[in-house]
Amino acid sequence: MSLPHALLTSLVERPSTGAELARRFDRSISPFWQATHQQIYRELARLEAAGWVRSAPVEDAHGRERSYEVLAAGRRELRRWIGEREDKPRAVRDELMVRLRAEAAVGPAGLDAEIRRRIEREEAVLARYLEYERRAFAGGVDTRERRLQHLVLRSGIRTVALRIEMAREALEILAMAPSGK
Amino acid sequence: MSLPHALLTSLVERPSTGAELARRFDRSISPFWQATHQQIYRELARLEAAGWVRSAPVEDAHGRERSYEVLAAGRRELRRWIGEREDKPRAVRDELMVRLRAEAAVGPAGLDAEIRRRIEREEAVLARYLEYERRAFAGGVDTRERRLQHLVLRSGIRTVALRIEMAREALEILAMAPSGK
DNA sequence: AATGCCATGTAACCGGTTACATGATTTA
DNA sequence: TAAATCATGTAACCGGTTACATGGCATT
Repeated sequence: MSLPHALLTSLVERPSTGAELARRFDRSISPFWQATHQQIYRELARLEAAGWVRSAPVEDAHGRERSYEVLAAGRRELRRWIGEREDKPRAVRDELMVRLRAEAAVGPAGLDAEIRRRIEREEAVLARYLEYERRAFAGGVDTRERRLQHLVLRSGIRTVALRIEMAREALEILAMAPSGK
Repeated sequence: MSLPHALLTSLVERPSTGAELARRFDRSISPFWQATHQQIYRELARLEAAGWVRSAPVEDAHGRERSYEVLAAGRRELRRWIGEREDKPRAVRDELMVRLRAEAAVGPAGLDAEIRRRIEREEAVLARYLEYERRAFAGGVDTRERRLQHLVLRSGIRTVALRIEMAREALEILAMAPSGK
């Protein structure tokens, strides 16, 4: 249940409206957490009900925009959660790997086209992450805070790169004749 | 929605009871898909209702054991699914990364203990995967089928190893003085 | 006979997803 | 002024998780 705390983190970094949060979310934690705008609005309402954030209409606003900021209780909650024991870490899931095993069991079934699409998609993601890295960490990484942020981004980069590498190997194997050695 | 097809794959490899499936699931696809016994029983009932598998009481059974086997329609469905276009691939999620960013935002909050627990857990998983690999692929990997199975396992190994490596780097950074460079 | 284990199952819940609505601003 | 866009929101659904139940077998 990381979404509320991911939102608190984003709001600690800078108070924002829901829509702005959705956009910033995408640029910071997106390699490892995601949320649709519906989730974000629902969760912001809960955070406010819990007394962890408070909202106010944006002054010279265009529409119904509301800006949220973290309260002291929210900061306390965030710090508490960071140190909390995670009993059952979320399991890794990757549908492509399930398909590869299925293909192994029943023989060639046109999986290669899907893998090529995946490689294209993941390469686009990788390029985006590398661009983030270039823009945000070009001048070096000097503080503890920046090192942590950089580590998260580098983890995302390494993870995507690994997925691409494995997909390429899968393509090579799939190209083999079904009963060939 | 990979669970039904992961089950079909397992059942194609060998007809089984629900409980045996749950155990074998754990040994084959566990790096990339998981299911509790409740999910498995629920899904088996659906597969049977769809006409993809059929079940019969186990002959000399101890209790209520039922054995499931894949029907021709189930095989067709599995092959269809393998080649199917995956529109929105499941996003990667990793709560530890969210915590690292939170820690970056609000300062030290005891995250290192949690990371050490994670490293221990992941190393146990890695050891298990390596043992699978030693037992199942020691004699070489000669056929296309075995190469695919091996690739899936190696992907699991590489993924876990990467997670351990990133966790170790995180520990090093967390050990820095909060405002130090 | 009592206890524990195992296979099978039911029920409730929850986070995440998808489809759709509404009122306002901006653009053509 | 009509059309497109944007921020905010409601509602339904679904896969996965958790808690609990039941009845048979094995062990003591």
